[in-house]
Amino acid sequence: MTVFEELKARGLLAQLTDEEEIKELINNGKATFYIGFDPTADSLHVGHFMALCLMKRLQMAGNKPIALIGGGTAMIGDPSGRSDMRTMMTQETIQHNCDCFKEQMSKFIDFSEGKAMMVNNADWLLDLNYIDVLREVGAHFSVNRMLTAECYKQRMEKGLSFLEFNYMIMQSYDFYVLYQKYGCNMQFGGDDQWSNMLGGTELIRRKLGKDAYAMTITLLLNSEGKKMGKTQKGAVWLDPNKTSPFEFFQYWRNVADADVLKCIRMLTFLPLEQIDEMDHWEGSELNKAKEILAFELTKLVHGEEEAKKALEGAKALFSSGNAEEMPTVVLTEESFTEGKADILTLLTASGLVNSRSEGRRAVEQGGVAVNGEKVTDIKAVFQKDQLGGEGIVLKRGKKNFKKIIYRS
RNA sequence: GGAUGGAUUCCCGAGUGGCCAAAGGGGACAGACUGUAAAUCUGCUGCAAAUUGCUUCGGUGGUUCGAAUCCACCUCCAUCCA
Repeated sequence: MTVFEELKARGLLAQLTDEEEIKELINNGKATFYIGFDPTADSLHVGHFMALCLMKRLQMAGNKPIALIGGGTAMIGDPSGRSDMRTMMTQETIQHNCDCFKEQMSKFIDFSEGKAMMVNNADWLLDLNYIDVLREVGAHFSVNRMLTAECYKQRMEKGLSFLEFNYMIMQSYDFYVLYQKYGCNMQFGGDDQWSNMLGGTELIRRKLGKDAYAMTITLLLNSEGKKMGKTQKGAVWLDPNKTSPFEFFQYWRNVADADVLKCIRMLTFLPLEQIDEMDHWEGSELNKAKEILAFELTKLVHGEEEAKKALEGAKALFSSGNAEEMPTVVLTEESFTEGKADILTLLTASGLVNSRSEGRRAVEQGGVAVNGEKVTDIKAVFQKDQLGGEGIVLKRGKKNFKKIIYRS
């Protein structure tokens, strides 16, 4: 099976400028392609992960990837698909984020000599001269056409600043620069990037009379049409300090039935035959598929050892309510008054609730348990020595567990 | 620069002097049912020493016994005109 067929079978391909030509190039390892990552946070997330996997797949087929970090474009902020302007980031923050991105990416992609490259568009965007850009690049863009682009649709109602309007032009310019510098003839990206990417192919055609290609990967949406990899608390990060391997595992363990197979297909490297097999699974059997999904992904992102720990931990926790591997909170003297701490203090100190009021509600609604026993009294008190040794397992709701230990 | 409309809690959105911690919906959270899923039903959704107290309706000042609500100035946003 060729790379192209595989990508297609996994449902990764969304839009392509020229299917035949792209197929030809990537199947024969003749593509030098780039994917841009704007450093808008200090860690990569699931969306980036898909792009990195695509890079990896194509690299394995002999193509040469360029990972572009958007140190320059992050100064502008991509308005695509957003209803509000992004908060502007300081140069220091962007630089910090760039460094974090670099480090994380190196874990997934082999950047050794000749295999792949990493560049930062700050290197050429920051020193541009305004008038030159307007004459050289701006002259090739039609405002009328840009305004009809899908990515600005949402912003036509709420307003679009001139700053953000220029994002497409900067991204197009990136492609143009990479084409000339490194012979980069393709750009890949998320489907929300389509208009921005077309800007680049067009600029190259107009300026150089050459063909370049663009291809987008399907955005990972759940059955409700929302982007996956987002929780109430924010994104699911790849950085273990921001999203622990256990939390990461649990996120995928809990996806909806309707989404499991799609996720396995798009995100894991499991052979397609094996996935097709699972496609017939129904009902509670799908639970097994979720476990596979969660394990495979945790393995890819955090390594096999962490994945095993998360799997074992989750199994133990959900069957017996106890486990070795569990997020643990160590309490200090401050949490106690006269050697005692009440249930609300334990809940807030463990981070299971955000305020004592919230904790009170949780207890009143029967959502709190200690060592498997429901706590119904908001005044329940625990002695220091109850929390020594193994400590206690505090549970809020069905899926939130913390081990609480006191150490003097 | 001018005219008009607007800013309310996580989001949408009602409220135009006391009955307002603020209707309704969405989301989130918790309970029941389940399979760590979905759907459904119920509860809940500012903070706290909790039948009470405190802080909140873009910002600052003012009027008033009392302001999300009235007045002044300011900031930001949208639409139309230039």
